[in-house]
Amino acid sequence: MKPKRKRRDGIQRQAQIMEIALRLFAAKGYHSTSIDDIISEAGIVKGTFYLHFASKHNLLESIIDTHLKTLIESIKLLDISMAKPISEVKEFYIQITRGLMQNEEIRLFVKIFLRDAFGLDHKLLEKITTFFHQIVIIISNYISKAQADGRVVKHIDPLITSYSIIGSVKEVLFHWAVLDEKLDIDKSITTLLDVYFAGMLEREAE
Amino acid sequence: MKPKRKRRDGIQRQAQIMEIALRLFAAKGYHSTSIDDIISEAGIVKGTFYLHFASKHNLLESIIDTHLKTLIESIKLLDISMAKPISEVKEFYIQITRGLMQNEEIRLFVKIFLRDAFGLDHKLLEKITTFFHQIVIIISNYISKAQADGRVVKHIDPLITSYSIIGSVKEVLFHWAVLDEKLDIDKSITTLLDVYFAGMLEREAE
Amino acid sequence: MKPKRKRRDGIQRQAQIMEIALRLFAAKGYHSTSIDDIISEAGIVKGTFYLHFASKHNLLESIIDTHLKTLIESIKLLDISMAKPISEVKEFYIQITRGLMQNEEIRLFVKIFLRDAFGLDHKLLEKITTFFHQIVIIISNYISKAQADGRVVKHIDPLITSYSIIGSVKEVLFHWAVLDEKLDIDKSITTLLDVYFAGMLEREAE
Amino acid sequence: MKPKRKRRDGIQRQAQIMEIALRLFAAKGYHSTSIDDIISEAGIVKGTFYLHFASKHNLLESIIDTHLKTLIESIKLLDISMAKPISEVKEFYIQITRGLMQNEEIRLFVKIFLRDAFGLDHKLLEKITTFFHQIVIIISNYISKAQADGRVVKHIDPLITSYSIIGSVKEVLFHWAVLDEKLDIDKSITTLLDVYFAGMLEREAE
DNA sequence: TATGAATGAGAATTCATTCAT
DNA sequence: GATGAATGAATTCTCATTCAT
Repeated sequence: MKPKRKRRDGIQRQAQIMEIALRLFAAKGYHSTSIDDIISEAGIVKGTFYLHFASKHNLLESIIDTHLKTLIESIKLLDISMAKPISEVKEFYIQITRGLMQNEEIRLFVKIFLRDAFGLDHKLLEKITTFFHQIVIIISNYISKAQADGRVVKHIDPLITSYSIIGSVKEVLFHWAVLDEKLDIDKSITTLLDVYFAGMLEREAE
Repeated sequence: MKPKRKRRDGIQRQAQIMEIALRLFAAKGYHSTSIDDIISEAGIVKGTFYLHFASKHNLLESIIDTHLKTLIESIKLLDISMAKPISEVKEFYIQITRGLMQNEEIRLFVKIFLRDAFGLDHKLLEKITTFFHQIVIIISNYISKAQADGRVVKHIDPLITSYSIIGSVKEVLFHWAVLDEKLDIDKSITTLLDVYFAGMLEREAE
Repeated sequence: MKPKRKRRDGIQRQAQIMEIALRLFAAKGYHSTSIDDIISEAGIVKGTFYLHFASKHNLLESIIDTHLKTLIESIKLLDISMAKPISEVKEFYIQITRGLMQNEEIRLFVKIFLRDAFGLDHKLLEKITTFFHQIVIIISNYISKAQADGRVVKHIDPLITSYSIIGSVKEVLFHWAVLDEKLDIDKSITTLLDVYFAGMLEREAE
Repeated sequence: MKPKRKRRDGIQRQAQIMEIALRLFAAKGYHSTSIDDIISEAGIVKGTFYLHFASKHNLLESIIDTHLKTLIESIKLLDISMAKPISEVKEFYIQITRGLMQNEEIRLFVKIFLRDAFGLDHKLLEKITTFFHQIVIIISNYISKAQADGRVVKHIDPLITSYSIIGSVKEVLFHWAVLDEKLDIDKSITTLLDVYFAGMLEREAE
């Protein structure tokens, strides 16, 4: 008796494979996850995999493209928020962060991409670098504008400051997504905003 | 005529292999660098490699151990500096950073370790995590103490702030070591210190 | 023009590889037979081999499992025969021995396992030891029972006698399977049975 | 400071290496023991090893030659004993067996040679086969002579009977040397002699 | 769409042996 | 006699990809 062929809609199967691969890449890393791992989890065979994806690399690319889109949507919100007063901004960040972090797939994706991104080829590295660069530009522009408006001190370099902010966020995400530590979102965002906006030093008595 | 055997002192050869591997790992990543790549660069054969290192992984470990030692020395200086006034600290950081960054091997090592570290096994990941954790603890303790002394505002969380600082530094290093961007050390350090100590916001007129 | 892919049913190929390996292991020993030897004989490439067997060791295990099963079937017959009168037993042994010995694969298998068995790992050694132990137990029980019935002299140790019998059989098999000497089955079995049952000594005149 | 060279008399060193190799071969098998294992145990380096033995194989050969000589001496005693009455023979066997078995090196050698002998090359296999063949011939001749004298029944085949005896002895030795089981020498020899001489069957009442 | 046997180019590792010092 | 760095062929195993059915 031949094994039954489980026919599925192409898109459905593709989504299924991507979801499984996302989990496996996050758990073991891209290099340590083999096609065999993926197909055996998916209950399909080699041939079927290559029916849907041209290569393992192409699968990763698809995953990155898909989830990067979600994140890029979030950045747009970020951009809009920049005009608002600080107290509102804080609340706003907490809301969207909470939204993203409830999404398990996002966590897995962040994990892959903080973990494996840089062992990968130039093309993918560029996609990710570009994504972060967009954020850096948004932040940097905001800082420059705020400097012009006199709301932000003029002697700090907007670009370096932006990198610094991105780095801080990545690090906190890293502890959450990769090292699986608990993350107190409210406290984390509050602390980062407080430090960046007001600094650590006690104001001297006037 | 066969090429002669090039005899060397064992330690010398070991150092040579490590140096070549450091360069290759930094350039192509650990996984994408084969033993063949290393030995052909070193002008030796497989057997010679395994005479000096038990495995590819052991080679990486040796590299990490060696360079981590240098970095750990730098942390100790960091710890000492914590007691000094800010203006001196700034100058001090600029000095040791400049020292480290003139060392090409350090740059390559930082590259490997910001790039590949997390695709690696538990043992190595732990070594690196431990290293960063030491720094986090130093900074965190410093912040706590400064809060007790009334020099630093009490409402920020020392640990999250420390992660933030580490993240900022990593990110700047990442642009320097991995993305090969130029790094203006003075400006970078000054900016980071200014932002962290005084914040971005313009003090309202008193 | 590349040679075509010779597609086969998985089970067929597996059987083919096992049969070739059996021959090669018997001829050169397990350690001296390389995967390359096997695949070049089979007309396949490395990958194909590992498609069917997880490792060289796993291949050996499969071979041992398969043939041990045949031998274990024979033991069961042995057990049944124990109740019969000696003259019938003799005829019976000759029949099943003749059956086994006409099977070339059995000869090769016996060769491997008298030759290589003890250079192997614990797991396999145990399988084989267990097999022989089963026989020893059957024989030993038989002797004990016969002693109780007064058919066998009481002063001989059943276990040592069983080992002795097994050893005799192994030695004869060794000359047949490993040293490729001709074996006169009738004469061998008759001699062994006569010696063990009646001993070598001439009965003194009564 | 150079490591000191431990000079030794050539013969002494050779004996030391052989003794260590004997132990290692017995413990792990010939194939699984590397030159490195041997030299690190002996506290010498590669070059020194090859100063004393032309190859790993040659080392094994030397070991076999040396110990086979001891065993061959024992066979000669065996030959002489054949003329004596059975009761004396039994005592005699027990004495020489006890002597051999108190010698740890003999046990290790027996282990190697029951375990590895047949995975080896033709030349060594032949040496060992020849050794056993000598014993077989001695026994076989003795049986023939005893048959002519009317002391042994005429219908058993002397050669097959000799193989049977050798096999029994090997098997008992195997349990002692390879499987490390305790061996009750008196009981073993007594049982074997009783079985072979008088058989297992109870004499029917006359 | 689906199957799964077959491919083949590596990859890491082992180890007996050689030889310059 | 002694050292130990160097050799290099051999060996096992991996895995992304292809293709006949």
